[in-house]
Amino acid sequence: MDTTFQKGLILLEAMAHNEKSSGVTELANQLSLGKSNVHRLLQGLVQQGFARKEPDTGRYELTMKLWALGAKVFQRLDLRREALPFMQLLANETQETVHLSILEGTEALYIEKIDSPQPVRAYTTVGGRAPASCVATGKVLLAWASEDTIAQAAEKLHRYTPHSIVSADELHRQLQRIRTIGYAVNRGEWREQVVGVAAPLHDAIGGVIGALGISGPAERLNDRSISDNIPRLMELAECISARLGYTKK
Amino acid sequence: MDTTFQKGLILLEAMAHNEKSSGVTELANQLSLGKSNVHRLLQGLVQQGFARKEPDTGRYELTMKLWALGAKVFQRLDLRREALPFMQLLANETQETVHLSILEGTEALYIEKIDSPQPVRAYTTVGGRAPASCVATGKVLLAWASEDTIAQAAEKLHRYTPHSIVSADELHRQLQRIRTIGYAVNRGEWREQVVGVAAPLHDAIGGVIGALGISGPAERLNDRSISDNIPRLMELAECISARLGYTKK
DNA sequence: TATACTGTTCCATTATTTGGAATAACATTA
DNA sequence: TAATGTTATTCCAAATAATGGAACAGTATA
Repeated sequence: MDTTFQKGLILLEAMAHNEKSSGVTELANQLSLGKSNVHRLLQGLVQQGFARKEPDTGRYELTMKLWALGAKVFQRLDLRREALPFMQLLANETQETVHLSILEGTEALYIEKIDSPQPVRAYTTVGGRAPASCVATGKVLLAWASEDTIAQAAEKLHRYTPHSIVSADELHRQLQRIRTIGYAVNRGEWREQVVGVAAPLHDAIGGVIGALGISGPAERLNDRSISDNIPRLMELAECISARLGYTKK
Repeated sequence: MDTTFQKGLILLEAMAHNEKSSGVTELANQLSLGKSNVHRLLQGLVQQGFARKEPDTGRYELTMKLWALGAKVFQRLDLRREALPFMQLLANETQETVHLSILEGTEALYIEKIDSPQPVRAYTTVGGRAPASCVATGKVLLAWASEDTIAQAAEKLHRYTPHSIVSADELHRQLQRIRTIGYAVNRGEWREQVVGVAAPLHDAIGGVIGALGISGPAERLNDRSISDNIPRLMELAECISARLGYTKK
């Protein structure tokens, strides 16, 4: 069913992930497709302005069209615009890296961040993803997600580090607790030395549409330091929710 | 030749441009395609994670995947990172909107901007485009582009406003002058009431890879005000070029 | 209840993709 | 300069997948 289109999309994705420009045979091997097949797909991308052929090397690279379209989609989110000033505040006060995430499938998608000024920083990039069950913002998003989504996440648990949640029971227990206390903590469950805390962001209808979090190296963000930061984190998260039209019940 | 793929890409683009979610028939009419055709393409987008079906309305909307992939492509550009602090400076000093553009085809693509704090502002969005021959940053980019690109732009001249360049001769004459004086001016050639000035940004090899510009309403940015701002604009543009490894010959 | 929209499925016809092999265009090396 | 190992690109008959009209289903509207 429309296999050509799907192959093309997979090609597009592969090119976006490859660091530099891509050769035809290179892509063909990478995706286990025929050379002529890849070549024809590339012609399509070029004709539609998504890729261009480097005149010197004969290799292909993506243009900024993909980015421009992505930016269009992105613009529809007021979330980022409203959150940014408060993220700045939080960053200044905590001196740690601040993240803004939304849920996509069972992954937390980082849609904005402000890097810590300190030398040892987090590792994420805007546009990057992490399994929702393994990071603080992700757990918050999951805690208020549909039963269905939670079930999906529970099926994909994996021991990324010794601290990762690997049992569905444990996941459900933690999510329940997060709903009660209103925030989530991650202690090295995704990257061993990275710790984070996050709080939910509500929209006008009350649903959780995003999560605000801070994260940093385990040495700096110990239990004490986490506790110290939680009140302010939650306060600012509530400010953002308020700007999005949320009125606490 | 791979028509399915091309239709799919066109569909993707249409969905990105539509402000909100899109219905099947709506898209079918918009693109003059059959309903079943569009429906099947949408299935492909959904399967690859580029779109999702709204459970309540049955309509389709793009996910953030497009944006995430775009962000990947975008990250490869150091230009934006290096330019940003200088753009901030320029914005503070001039109190006008500051743009950073690159050339894509014969269009200027805005990859960053800082809005003027003044009530009457420019109209552009990051990710947006304008015909290169009609805006200041675009003219700069065109002035140092290949003969080929200039020729392409010369073929697409169009009277967007009474001040737009419409003759190839006039375009060549202006580009020649821009190469001489080192900056470009646009007086209402794209949007009637909007005026701009721009200067080139060079990379380590010396090629022009971007343009830095300021723009604002014609009433504020009169001839006098433009002249006043040019020295500082060029100075900061040179600072950025320097950070990119450019050493003035 | 009837009407007019949606999105979705079906399927024989038709047009397209496919992939291996030949070719062309380069670099790199002898 | 010639030979060699790379690329990207073109070709074409066989195989397959896309097409689009019509029927269906679900939902809001009059």
